[in-house]
Amino acid sequence: MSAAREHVTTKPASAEALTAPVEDYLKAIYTIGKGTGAAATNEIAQRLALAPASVSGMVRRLADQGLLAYERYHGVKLTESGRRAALRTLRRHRVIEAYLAQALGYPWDRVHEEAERLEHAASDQLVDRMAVAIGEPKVDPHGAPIPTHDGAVDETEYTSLAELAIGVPRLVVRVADEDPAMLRYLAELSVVPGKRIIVKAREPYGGPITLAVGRQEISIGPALAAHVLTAPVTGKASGGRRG
Amino acid sequence: MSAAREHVTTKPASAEALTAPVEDYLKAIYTIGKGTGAAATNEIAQRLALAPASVSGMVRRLADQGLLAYERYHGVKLTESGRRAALRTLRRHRVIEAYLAQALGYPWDRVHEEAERLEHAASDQLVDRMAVAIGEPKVDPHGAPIPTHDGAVDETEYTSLAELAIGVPRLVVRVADEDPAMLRYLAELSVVPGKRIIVKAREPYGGPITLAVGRQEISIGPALAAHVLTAPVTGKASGGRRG
DNA sequence: GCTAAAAGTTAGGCTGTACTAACTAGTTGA
DNA sequence: TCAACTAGTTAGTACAGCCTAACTTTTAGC
Repeated sequence: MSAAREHVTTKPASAEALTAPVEDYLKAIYTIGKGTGAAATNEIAQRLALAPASVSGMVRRLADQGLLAYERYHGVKLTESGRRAALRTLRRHRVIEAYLAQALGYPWDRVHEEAERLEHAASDQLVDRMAVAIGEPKVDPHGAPIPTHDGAVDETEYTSLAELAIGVPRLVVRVADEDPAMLRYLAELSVVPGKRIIVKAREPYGGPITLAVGRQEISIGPALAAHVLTAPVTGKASGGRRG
Repeated sequence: MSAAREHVTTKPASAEALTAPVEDYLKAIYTIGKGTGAAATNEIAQRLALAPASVSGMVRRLADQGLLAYERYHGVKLTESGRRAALRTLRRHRVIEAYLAQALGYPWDRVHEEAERLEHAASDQLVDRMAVAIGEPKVDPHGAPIPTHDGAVDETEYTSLAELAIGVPRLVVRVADEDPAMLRYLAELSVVPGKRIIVKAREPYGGPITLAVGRQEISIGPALAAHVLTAPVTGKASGGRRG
C-alpha cells in the first residue's frame, strides 16, 4: 500500500507527452523553417506525405495548443514552446541514429528509418544514456548537428556541393539522411562527412559535376550534389566531427 | 496524382504490422492464458486498464483478423498466428529490457516501462542486434524467459515463494517486473534471480513468511511472495541464468 | 486592375480505439 | 427452479488523424 504510493510518475515539468504525429509535424515545420522561419502548408504536407487538407486541420489544433503561430492562408511558425518540442524530438532522432551506428554497427543507410520510429518511444533519459555511451557526439552519422539537452543547436548554414566554386578544397560536413539508396551510393563514392573534396568542373544546364575525392575523380548530377553540404577547409576542422 | 500512387509501403511479407494496442492485447492474452489457455474479457480489461466493453470490441476485430478464436460469452484463445505475434512482441520486450540493463546500465526497476514503449517501435532487426550485443541471454533482468527468433520459449512453471515448503533450499528464478517500487524493495532484500533462499517459517492467515537470503533473515507478506518464483537447487542450475 | 493558377481551407466521411450506459447470458445458491 | 449476481455484450458517443471533393483566398502575369 505505502509502496504503491511512491509510484509518482514524475512528469518532466511542462511536457504534455506529444503524440507521434504531432512530433513529426513539429520536426517538419522546424526543418522547413530552419528553426525560425515560416512553413507553408503544402510544404509540410509534402514532407510528411499527407494531403494538404490534413495539414490545415492539424495545424489549427497545434496552434490551439500553443505550439505554433498560425494565420489562415499564411503558413505557420513555431512558438518557443513548439521549437523546444521540435528540438527535443530532433535530438532524440539524431542521438538514436548515432547510437545505432556507433554502438550497434547499424549501416548508415538504415539508421534513419529505425530512428524515425524510436524517436517517439524513447524517453529523454534513455537518449541521454545513449549519448553518454557513445561519447556525446556533436553530429549524427550524416553530419546533422545534435541539439543539446537544453535546446541549443548549431544552426550554421553550409554550402551545398551544387553551388560550390571550382578548384577550392572543401570538407563534406553533412549529407541528406532520408534516402537509403542515395546514402549507399554516396558511401561507395566516399562522399561522406569528413572527406576533403574539390569541385573540378561543372557542366551547364543540369550537367554533371566533376569532383576529386581523395585520389579519385568522380561525376555526379546536380540533384545529388544539392544533398551534400560542405564547409571551408580550415586548420582546426577535420575528420568528420565539428565543434 | 501519379506521385501519390507510388506510395507502396513495402510490407515485410506476411506481417501486417500490428498496431501498438493490438500488440498489447496479444501480449496480455498470451500471459493470462500462459500460452495455450483461454483468457476472460474482464481479466484482459484489468491487465490493460481498459473498460470491459472496449475489450469486447477489440477482441471481435482481432478474431476477424485471425489472431484469436473467440466465442461470445466464453473468452478468447490465441490462434497459432496470434501466438506467434504475441511471442514476437514478448521477445522484443524482454530483449530490450535485458539490453537496457546490461548495455546501458539501466536500473532494473525502470527497464519495464521503457521497454513497454520501445517494443512497439523497434524492428526485429534491431532487437536481434541488441540480443547479439549482450550475448543472447536466455532471460530478461527479472528472470522472464526470452522467446527465440522463431517463437520457441521456455514455458516451465515455477513455484512461487508463497507456496513453498519450509526448510527446502530454492533458487529465485524470476520476479514480477511491473511495479518499480516492488522491484527496488526486492533488490534491497537481495531477493533477485540467481539468489539461494530457504523458507524458514510461514504464519497462517496471510501472516508473514520468514526466509533466509544469504546470511540474512527477512520477513515478507504473502502478496509479495506470490510475485517471486523459485526453482529447485540443482548441481547445474546456478547464478541467475537458466538454460 | 483583372483573371487564371496556385495555395490553402472547409465540409463531410472513414478508421481505430477508447468510453459510459443499458442490456443479456451464464452461474450459483437457496 | 428461479432469483440474484457476475460476466460479457451492444448501442451510442468521442476524439485523433487521416482522406477526397468542393470551395475560397492569395499571387502573378498580362
